Amino acid sequence: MAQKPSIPKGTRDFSPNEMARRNFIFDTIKGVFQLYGFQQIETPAMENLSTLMGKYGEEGDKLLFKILNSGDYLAAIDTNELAQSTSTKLTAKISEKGLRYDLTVPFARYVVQNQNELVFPFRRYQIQPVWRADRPQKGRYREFYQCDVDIIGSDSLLNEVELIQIVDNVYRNLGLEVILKINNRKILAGIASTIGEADRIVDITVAIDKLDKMGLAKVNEELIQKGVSQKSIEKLQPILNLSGDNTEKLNQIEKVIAKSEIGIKGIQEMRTIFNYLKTMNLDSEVELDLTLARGLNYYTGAIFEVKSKQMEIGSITGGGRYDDDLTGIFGLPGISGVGISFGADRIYDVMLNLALFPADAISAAQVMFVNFGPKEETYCLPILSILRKEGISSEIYPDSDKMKKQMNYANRKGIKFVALVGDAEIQEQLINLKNMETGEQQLVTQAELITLLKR
RNA sequence: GUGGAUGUAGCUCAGUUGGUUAGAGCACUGGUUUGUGGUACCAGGGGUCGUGGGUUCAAGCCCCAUCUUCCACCCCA
Repeated sequence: MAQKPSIPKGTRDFSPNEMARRNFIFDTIKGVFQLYGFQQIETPAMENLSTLMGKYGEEGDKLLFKILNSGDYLAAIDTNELAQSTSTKLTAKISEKGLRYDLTVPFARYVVQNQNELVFPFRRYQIQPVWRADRPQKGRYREFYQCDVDIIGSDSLLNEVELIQIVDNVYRNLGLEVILKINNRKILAGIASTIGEADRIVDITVAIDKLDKMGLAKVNEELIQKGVSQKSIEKLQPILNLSGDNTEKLNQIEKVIAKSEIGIKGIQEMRTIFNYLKTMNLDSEVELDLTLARGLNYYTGAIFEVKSKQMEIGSITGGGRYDDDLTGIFGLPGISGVGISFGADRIYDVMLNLALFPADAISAAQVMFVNFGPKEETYCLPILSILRKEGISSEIYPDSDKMKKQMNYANRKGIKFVALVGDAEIQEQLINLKNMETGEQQLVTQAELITLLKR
């Protein structure tokens, strides 16, 4: 019995046309990464759960796809245990591998494992799918690609600046208008300690992150719910109401958090970054956004987020500075890194929505030879070889079907030219070349065919 | 994980207060046209109505469960 085929929730197939467009994005991003001297690595789709767990916060652990152990994964568990165990306890026993959730944590693991072979500061990029057991919705998939660039083994803020330039460069090449928001975890820590809630930094930042989405009143409401005191919330208000350009905002916040050593350090970092940026001619707007928080636990310094100015879809790129926490967990402390991740699937959605893909981002052959029969086939095949040697993508229809069917095939695939070589053409040593867009036909020699198709 | 919508042909969707053999457009196959596609006309194939129960003389339509997709929340690329 034939069952209706389907694919898992939140996953997608990509058709030839979609792949051509996706590759346009990947190639653009890859080109920029290489231009800035980054080298590519790949890591396995699955990691040990011990590598993954606890790196993304409580929420992240829930969103990890876990892989059942091979063989009889229940053999070692007795029935009593099974009956009493919670599912969390049980998964630890029956699953020791999981699909990667992002590329940064596997990268940190890779760096620690290969520390003696790598040349630091290590600049790597990585373009691979990641998986999250999230509930899919607009712009959110369970399998999606991240394009990561990281520099690890250097504290220099020049690295942050490089990443900002990369963002600017990528989006310029893609033709997208974006706004790059930047903030600093140290400033957020400074704010939290200034208002007397140093240990609630996560709750506070998650709440104020929603400022532009829900408004001030709702943010305050959430803070109260999380148990932040009324007094602290009052102290927070001026911070949420900051205005002006980046320099003005920094000056204002500096006064508020002057007593926090870590906060001041964050402000200095931001000033340094903005000073570097002044000398550069960026297309994208770079905005200091003190409400930007980002959920991932491991960020310690600058944090970035990029949003499309042309479409509402959440962030299309994000990242930040992580200090020794990340590699430290794997046994290599004292190494700082900074990186960002481009969300290829969301970029695709934006570009499709705005019809920004170049017309030639399709993958069909440039010319198709109609198949008139065995004799004509034999005559066409050497011509086909020559075209291919010249780098002209070409194909011959495999069966001598009706013309209508063959023409229809070329038309539907978006093949620009059809070559008709039958008895008459063979006699004259010519090729009848038809332009499928204009309908025009002309008889040409082999040499002419090549020059025509090469342009 | 929470809430809301959805599911009928390969695709997009009609389908009356529950009532015979469930329809359309597009796509597909063949023909008008044996060397000319994208436009036109004619004909044809294709559906156990997401799945499993239930109510009823009778269910695509009503009830319950389950799954899918979509939207919002949480969180995130």
